This record gives sequence, structure tokens and C-alpha cells, in this order.
Amino acid sequence: MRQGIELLFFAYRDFTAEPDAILARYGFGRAHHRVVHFVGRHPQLTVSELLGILRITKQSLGRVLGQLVRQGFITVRSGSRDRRQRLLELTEKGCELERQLSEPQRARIGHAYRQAGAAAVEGFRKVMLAVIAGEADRRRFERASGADR
Amino acid sequence: MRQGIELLFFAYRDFTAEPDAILARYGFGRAHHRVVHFVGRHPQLTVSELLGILRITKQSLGRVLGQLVRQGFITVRSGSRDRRQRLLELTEKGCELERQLSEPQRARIGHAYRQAGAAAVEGFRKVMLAVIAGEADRRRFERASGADR
DNA sequence: CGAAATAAGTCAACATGGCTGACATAAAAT
DNA sequence: ATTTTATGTCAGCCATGTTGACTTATTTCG
Repeated sequence: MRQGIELLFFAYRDFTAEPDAILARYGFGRAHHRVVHFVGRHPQLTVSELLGILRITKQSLGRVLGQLVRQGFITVRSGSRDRRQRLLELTEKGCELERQLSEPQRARIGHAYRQAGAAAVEGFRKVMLAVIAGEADRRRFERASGADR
Repeated sequence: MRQGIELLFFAYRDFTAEPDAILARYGFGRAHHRVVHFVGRHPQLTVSELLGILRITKQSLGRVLGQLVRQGFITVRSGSRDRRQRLLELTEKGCELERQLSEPQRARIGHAYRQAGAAAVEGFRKVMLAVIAGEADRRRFERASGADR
């Protein structure tokens, strides 16, 4: 039980260390990474959806999102169905940043998956899903999910 | 692959949410939790060992550790073998705090383990261990480990 | 023994990224 | 026409990370 707690601590610590080093070169932090990641995975994500995922305040998000938009990593356009919404998308530059940041993480996870084997990965997914609190968040991970968001 | 990345993000986010709320009642933050956790798990831990685990600077640790010591959650005494070392231990009050903080995490992990089953837990452990970068850190998780540190 | 290395602590200053609270604007919904 | 919703923004606070400089006590090593 307590081992599980520590596994999460150490894994997360090492999992974030490499991207953090890359982010520092851009003058960015972990918060920027999270935004770039989720906008990359879900093009046309709205601000409030992003707030719901990150569980931070509008003001906290505003700071990092503003920097990413002003520096040309993310584009914003109004929704057509609801013109109040801002639909977020990565620019080419943003995609490149996302690739760079996720590269070490994909390598680390890929290595871990190969090392552990397919059956272990299955178990890993099961446990991690059960750790996640909300049914809504768990649904993001449904198999062969074509439907985003 | 990218799912694995997100699983770690969501699991860690939910995993830390409940203790954070408890910590706020003490005027503490996540950093205090980490110190209390590792001192609890490894009585007589030294300052430099703790620094190695947390991967933060002496100054950052000094702040939170100082608060915990001054407020009577942790005791410090000099090592007998090496009198430069400070051996850290939880007080009764510190143990109580540790129990309180770990309670929701133990519940969450316990629930996830039961939900997923023993085989899945085995796989979870395998993958998580392979995500952890350092051989030394992985050794902390050896089976039936009686030997600490 | 004396010099160098090590464990720990401290001061100061700075950055990131959380937070609250208050308020503004545009668009949609009622 | 009013209210609600989505978003943005200003100001200020706090926790926790950072670098750099320097001190003290103790151990280790030539």
C-alpha cells in the first residue's frame, strides 16, 4: 500500500524531470507543458474544458495560456456554434514544442512498457484507472476511443 | 504511449488532492507531506539522504523541515557514528499527522488494488518500477525488503 | 598533525505557479 | 429584457522551487 504511494511519487518525479529541463530553455514551466499537451491531444479544446482537466483557476491558466498564445505556440479562435468560446489549437511551432517535450516521456513509457511486457501494461492501466477519481476522467481512456473530449 | 502519459497526470492529480486539503488546515503544503512521509518510512533518515530522495535544494528543504521541527512534528538528533549528521524522526504528533495524510492515499490505492486484482497490481508494480530512472531508487522497492535505506 | 572534504545551516533575492476577490465584456439562454 | 455563461483581466498573497555566498562542526586523508 505504502509502496504504491511511493511508486507514484518516484515515477512522477522522474517522469517530469526531462521535460522540465527542456521547458527551462524556453523560459517555460510545467504548467506550460500541461497546456501544450492537452491542447495537442484535443484540438479545438475550449478554455473551460481545459480548466476542468487541469483543475486550476482561470487566473492561473490565463497567465500561461496568454504567454503561449502571444509567443505563437497556440492559436485561439471563436467557436462557430457558441461565439463566446475560444477554441485552442497548436500552431506548427506549438506542435514542434509538444513533440520535443513528449519525446523523453514517450521514450520512458515506451521503455517501461517493453521492459514490463503486455500483460503488465494491462495491469498498470487497470490500477491507474482505478486510482483516478472521476468517472468522467476515466472515460477519457476508453479503448479504441475515436471520440475525443 | 500518450495514454500512459495522461494516466500518470490524472492519477497524480487525484492522488494528491485529498492530502492537500488536509495540509491546508495546518498551513502546510505538499512539500511538508513529502518530508513527513519519508521521515515516517525511514526513521533516522539524515538530511542529505532526504535531499537525495526529494531532489530539491538544501534551502528548499530547510524551510519546510525547519517548520516541522519547530512545531514539534519531527525531532532531530546528532548521529552517533558521524556527529555532523542530523537524524530525523517523527514525534508522536508527527506520526499522527502522517497517518492523517496517508489515510486517503492508502484508501485510494487500496481501492484501486482491490478493484484491479492481484495480477494487475503485479503489472502495475512492474511498469512503475521501469518508469523510475535510477537503479538505486528502484532498489527501494525490493520484495520483502527488511533492510531500509 | 594539518589540510581538505563533507554534513548541515543560513541569509538574501528571485521565479513559477497556485490561490482569492473584484470586476468587465460579449454572447447565449430564458 | 434580464439573467446566465464563457472568457478575460487587475491586483495581491502564498508556497515552494531556484542560485549564490558564506559559516560551522566534524570527519577523512595525505
